[in-house]
Amino acid sequence: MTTTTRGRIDKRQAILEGAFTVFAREGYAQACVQEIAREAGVAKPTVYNHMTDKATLFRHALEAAARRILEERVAALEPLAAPGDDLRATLEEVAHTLLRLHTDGRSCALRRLLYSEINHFPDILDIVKESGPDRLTQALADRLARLALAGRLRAADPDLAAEQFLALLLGPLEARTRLGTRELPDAELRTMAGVAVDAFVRAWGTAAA
Amino acid sequence: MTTTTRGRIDKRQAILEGAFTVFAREGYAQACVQEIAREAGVAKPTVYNHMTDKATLFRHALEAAARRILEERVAALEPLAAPGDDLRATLEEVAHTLLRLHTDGRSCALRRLLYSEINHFPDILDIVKESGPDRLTQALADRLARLALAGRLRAADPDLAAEQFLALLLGPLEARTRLGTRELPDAELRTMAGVAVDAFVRAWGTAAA
Amino acid sequence: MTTTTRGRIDKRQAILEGAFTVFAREGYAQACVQEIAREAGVAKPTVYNHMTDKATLFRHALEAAARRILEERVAALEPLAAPGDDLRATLEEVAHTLLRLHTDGRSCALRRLLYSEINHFPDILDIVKESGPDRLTQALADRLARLALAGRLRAADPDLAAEQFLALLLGPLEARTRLGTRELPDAELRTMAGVAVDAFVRAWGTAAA
Amino acid sequence: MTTTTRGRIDKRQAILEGAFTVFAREGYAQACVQEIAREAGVAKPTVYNHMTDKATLFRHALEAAARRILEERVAALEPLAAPGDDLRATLEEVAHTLLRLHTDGRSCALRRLLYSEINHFPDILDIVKESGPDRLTQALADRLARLALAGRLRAADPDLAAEQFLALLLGPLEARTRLGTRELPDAELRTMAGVAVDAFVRAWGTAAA
DNA sequence: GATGAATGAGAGTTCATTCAT
DNA sequence: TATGAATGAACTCTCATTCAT
Repeated sequence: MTTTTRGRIDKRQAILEGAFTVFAREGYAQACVQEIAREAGVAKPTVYNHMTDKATLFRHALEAAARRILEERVAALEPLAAPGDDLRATLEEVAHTLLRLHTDGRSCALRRLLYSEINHFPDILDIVKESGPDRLTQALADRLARLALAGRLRAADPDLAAEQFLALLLGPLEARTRLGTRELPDAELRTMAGVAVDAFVRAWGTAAA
Repeated sequence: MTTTTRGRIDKRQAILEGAFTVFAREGYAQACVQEIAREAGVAKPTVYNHMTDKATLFRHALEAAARRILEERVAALEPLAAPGDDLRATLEEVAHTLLRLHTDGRSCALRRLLYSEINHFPDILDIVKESGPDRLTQALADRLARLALAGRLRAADPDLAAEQFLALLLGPLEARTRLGTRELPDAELRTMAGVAVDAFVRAWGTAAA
Repeated sequence: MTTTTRGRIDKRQAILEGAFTVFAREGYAQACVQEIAREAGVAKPTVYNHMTDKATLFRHALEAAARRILEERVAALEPLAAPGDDLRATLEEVAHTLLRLHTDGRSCALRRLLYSEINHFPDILDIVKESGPDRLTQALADRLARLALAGRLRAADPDLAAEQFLALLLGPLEARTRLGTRELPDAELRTMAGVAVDAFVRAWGTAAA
Repeated sequence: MTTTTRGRIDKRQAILEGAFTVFAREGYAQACVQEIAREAGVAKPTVYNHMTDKATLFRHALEAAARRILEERVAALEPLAAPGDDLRATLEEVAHTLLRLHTDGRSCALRRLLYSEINHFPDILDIVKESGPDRLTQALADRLARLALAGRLRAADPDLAAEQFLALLLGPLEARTRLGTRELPDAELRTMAGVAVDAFVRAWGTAAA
C-alpha cells in the first residue's frame, strides 16, 4: 500500500517538477507534453491521468513551484525578527539573501513564465499571488513596523518603506541579470546589497540606527 | 513609382505593426502568421515576401516597437537638462512622465515579450538594448552628473544614483499593475512619483536642493 | 459459493447488457470500454476478465440481444398455429404484434448495429442469423403452408407468401420511423397492419378466407 | 484561370468521392482523415482547407453521393410516364431497374452509413431526405395516380399503392443481399421483379390491366 | 477475481512555409 | 509583387489493453 501510494505521489511530484522544468525552458506554448512526460520519466497518457489537460498541468506546476519559492523568501526575513545592535549588518544580510534567492534559476524562470502567460492565464497571478511580491512586501513591512516602534527607523509608513527597500534592492537586478538570463557573482550581489541598504538607511534611518 | 514604393513601404509598416500587435496579444508561439497577415490586411505569402520567416518577423517587429518606445523615454528626461530653481518639482515631473510611459500598453507588451522569448531569442536583448533600461539609465546618469557638479545632488556616483532613482520609481509598478495587466489612475501615478522623489532626495539630495 | 457464482454470472450479464446499451448508443468504434464498464457498474479490467477484447465483447453482446429479440418475434406467430374462423383478424393481430416488436428500441438498435458493422464483422450475420429475418420468414412460411393446405390461402409458394407478407408489413417502417429513430403511435401501427393484411389477402387469399 | 479553378473543383470533387469511399468502407469513426486524403490523392491539410472538420466532410460527402443516387432512381420511373399497352411489362422493367439501382454498391453503402450514423448526425436524414425513399415513393405515387385515372389500376390510394409496390419489391432485398453485402445475379433480380409485380397486380390491378 | 495505474499507438487538427499563377 | 492553394511536420488528447496489487 505504502509503496503504491508513495509511487503515485512520487509520480505526481515528478510530473509537476518535469512540467515546471520544461515550461520554464520552452514557455507554455512551445512546451510539448511529450517532452514533459520524458522529463518526468513517465508515459504521455500518465500525465493526462494526473492532470486533465495541458493548461491544468501548467497551473499546478506553477503553483507548486511558487509555493516553494515563497517559503524561502519569507524565511529570508527571519533575521529581522531579532536584529542585533548592528541594524545595518542585519539589513545587509537579509538583502543579500533576498538577492540570491531572487536571482536563482527557478525564481527567474517563474517570473518569466508569469510575464509570458499572464495574458492567456489571467488567473495565475492569483494562484501565485501569495508567493509573489505582495506577500513578501507585507511580511517585510511587518518587520519594519516593529523597528519603527523601537525607534530604529523613521516611523512614517512601513508599507512604503518595505516597498522602497525591495525596489532599491531588486530593481537593478533586471538590467544587471539581463532579464534573469545571467548569473551574478556573489561579490556583485554583496555590493548591490550594500548600496541598496546605504540608500535605504539614508532615506529611512534615524540617528538611533 | 512613388506610389508603388510608398505602397510597399506602407505595407511593410503595416506588417510590422500587425505583427507586434498580434505577438503582444498571443505571444510568439501562439501567434500565427495567418492572423498577423489578417491584422495587417495582406495575404499570408506577402508577409513572407517581406520577412524571411516568423522569427525574423518577430525580431523586426520588436525592434521597430522598441525604437519608438526608446525615443519617448529619453525625451522624457528633457526637463532635467535645464531644471528651474525647484529641482524637486522637475524631478517629479520627469518621474511622472516616465511612469506614464512605463505603464503604457505597448510598453508593457514589449516587456512581456522580452521576458517570454528571451530564452528562444537570446539576441533580442541586444536588438532592444539601446532602447532598454541601460540606455535610459545612462541618459539619466548624465543629467544627474550635471546636477551633482552644480552642487544640487550628492556628488558620489551618478550611475548609481540614476539606477536607484529608476528603481525607486519603477520597482513598485510590477506589483501595482499586476505585471502590467492593470491600468493605474493618474492620481496614483502622481503619488508614486512623489514618494519616489521624496526618498531619492533624502538619499541623494544636498542642502542646496 | 453459490453467491460467488451467482455474482459472477450477474456481473457477466451486466457487462453484456451495458455493452449492448453503449454500443447501441455510440456505435462500435465510438463506444469506449471505459463507458461500458461504467454502465455495467464494474471496473474496466473486469470487462477484460470476462471478454478477451472489445470485438469479442461486441459479438457476445449482439448475440445475447439478438437471442432475446428472436424469441419474441417467433412467439408472435403463435396465433397462426390455430387461427379461428376469422383468418383476417388473426393475421392482423400477428401483424400488429410484429410491428410493435419491430419498432421497439432494442430492435432498432440491433438493426442499426448490424448495418454499421457488417463490414468489419462479416460474421455477425451468422451469429444473429437464426434470429434474423430468415428464421422468422421460415417460421411464418411454415404457418402459411398449413393454411394453404387447409385451402384458406392460395397454395402457390408459402416461402414467397411469407416473404411478401413481411415485406408488405415491415417495408414501410423504414421511411415512417425515419430509420428507426421515431416512435409510431399505436393507432398508426394498427392502420399499417390493416392495410398490409388487406393487400396480402388480395394477393394471396382464396374465396374460403 | 480555368485550369486553376478546374483544379480546385476537381480536388474538391476528389475529396468528396474519396471521403464517401472510405466512410463507406470503414464507417464514420473508423475512417481516418489521413486515409481519405490518400484516397483522394491530396495531403491531409488540403482536406481541411476544403471542409472545416471531419463531421462537415462527412455530411458533404453523404449529400453528394445521395444526390447522384436520387437522380438515378427517379429517372428509373421514366417508363411509367408513357406505359405501352402492356402495363405489366412496363412495371417489371421499372421494378428491375429499381432493384439493380438499389443493390448497387454505392447505394448499399449509403444505406449502411445512414443507419450507422443516424444517432450521431440526426440531421443527415434531412440532408439526404429528398433522395431517400420519401421522394421516390412520392414520384411513384404520381405515376400510379395517372394510371388509376386511366382505369388501369384500382383507384383507391396512390400513396399507399406506391408504398406497397416498393415494399414488395425492395423488402426482400435485405435478407437476400445479407444487408447489402452480397451481389445478386441478374436472373434473381428479374425473378424478384416478376413476383413483386405479380403480387402488386393481384392486389391493385383492374381487369383493364 | 477485481481494480487503480500505466502505456503504445493513433487520430483530428493546426501551422509555418512553399508553389504556381 | 501579391495571392490562393497545397503540404510536411508537429501537437494535444483518447483509447484499448496490460501490470501489479
